Amino acid sequence: MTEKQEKIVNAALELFAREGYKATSTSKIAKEAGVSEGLIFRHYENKEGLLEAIIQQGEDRIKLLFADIVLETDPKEVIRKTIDTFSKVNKKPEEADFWKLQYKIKWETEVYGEHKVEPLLKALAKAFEELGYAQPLIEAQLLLSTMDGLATRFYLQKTGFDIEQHIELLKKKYEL
Amino acid sequence: MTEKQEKIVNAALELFAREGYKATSTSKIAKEAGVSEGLIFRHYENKEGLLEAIIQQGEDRIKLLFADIVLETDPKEVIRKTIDTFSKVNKKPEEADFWKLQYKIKWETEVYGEHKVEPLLKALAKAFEELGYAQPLIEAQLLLSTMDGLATRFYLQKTGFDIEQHIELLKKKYEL
DNA sequence: TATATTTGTGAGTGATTACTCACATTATTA
DNA sequence: TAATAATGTGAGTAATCACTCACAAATATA
Repeated sequence: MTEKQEKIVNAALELFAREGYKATSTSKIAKEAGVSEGLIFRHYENKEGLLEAIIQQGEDRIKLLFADIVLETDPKEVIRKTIDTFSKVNKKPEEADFWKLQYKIKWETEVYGEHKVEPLLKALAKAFEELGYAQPLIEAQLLLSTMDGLATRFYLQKTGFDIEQHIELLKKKYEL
Repeated sequence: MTEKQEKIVNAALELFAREGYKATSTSKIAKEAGVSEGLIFRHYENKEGLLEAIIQQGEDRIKLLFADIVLETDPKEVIRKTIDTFSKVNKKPEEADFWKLQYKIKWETEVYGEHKVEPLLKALAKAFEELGYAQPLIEAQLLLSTMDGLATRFYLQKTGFDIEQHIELLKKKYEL
């Protein structure tokens, strides 16, 4: 990736996250990145190609984030690390754009991208099973859904939504 | 509302829910509704005005849906009815567009619309308090977030996501 | 029935869109 | 150093955008 290519990706990420994919024009991206509009199409086939590159980056990042969780053997640690990773990630304001975009894209493209969390889901289900939960897979899906829902509120509710208390309550429920 | 005005609103609702607000042109709406494009702007000041009218409709509908829950006195019934109402609503395929749009708009406009669920939240918090839960408000928010998250998966996950099992599990957790 | 008001049409508007292309500059290789 | 390739520019393009407006039809009111 050249220097200007990175500027394009960063500008696009920020604008897509803030205004949405469709609402962000390639000319706006070029201006924000400080490059000519044509350069975008030299590096990416079209606007959608740029989005896909950003999505791919996101996928790699998510995989990396979950890498050590899926290797964890202690079931309670799997659940605790899942919740903590989620909590930690949302507290980094410099990464807010990135994560907001992940959620925003889901609704704009109508692709949930289940495969991205598949390994984590499997690890969680196994953990719940070992802990004797009756329906480990449903239990795992419910936990991921809850975190999805918390993130929705966190990113969209203007008035400071303190996620910390919810995290603590969640942990209590799983006896962590 | 004239007959053609209703056709406009219905077409817009369907297209906004399917393609998104920004991605839906007024000409597409007019064609889908079988009216002239100019008529849209006779009835609504602009495209955004049409969206707001649809959102307002949604708000009325949500209020109606929760009306009897907030009047309920038995705390367990409040929680049970909240979960059941949510479950029932998502099972009606003819209303899928409507609810999908509610979620989609949240992310496209970045307005969570907390005031819409405020009465329900208050009722839930009161119910949890009466049942002796330590943090009734957080508990109520967590339940609503979980349902938000389940809806996200339900509407975006192509491969039949069976929400019923999650609903049952949720009920068990609240001893309903 | 005569008049006024509302509802509806569709061609036309300037602005913006994603994308192209001929050309210029910089970096790499022989 | 000379040639080749990669990177970058910005004016230009057809298509589409939200929106306007002069006018016609239908409806309500007197």
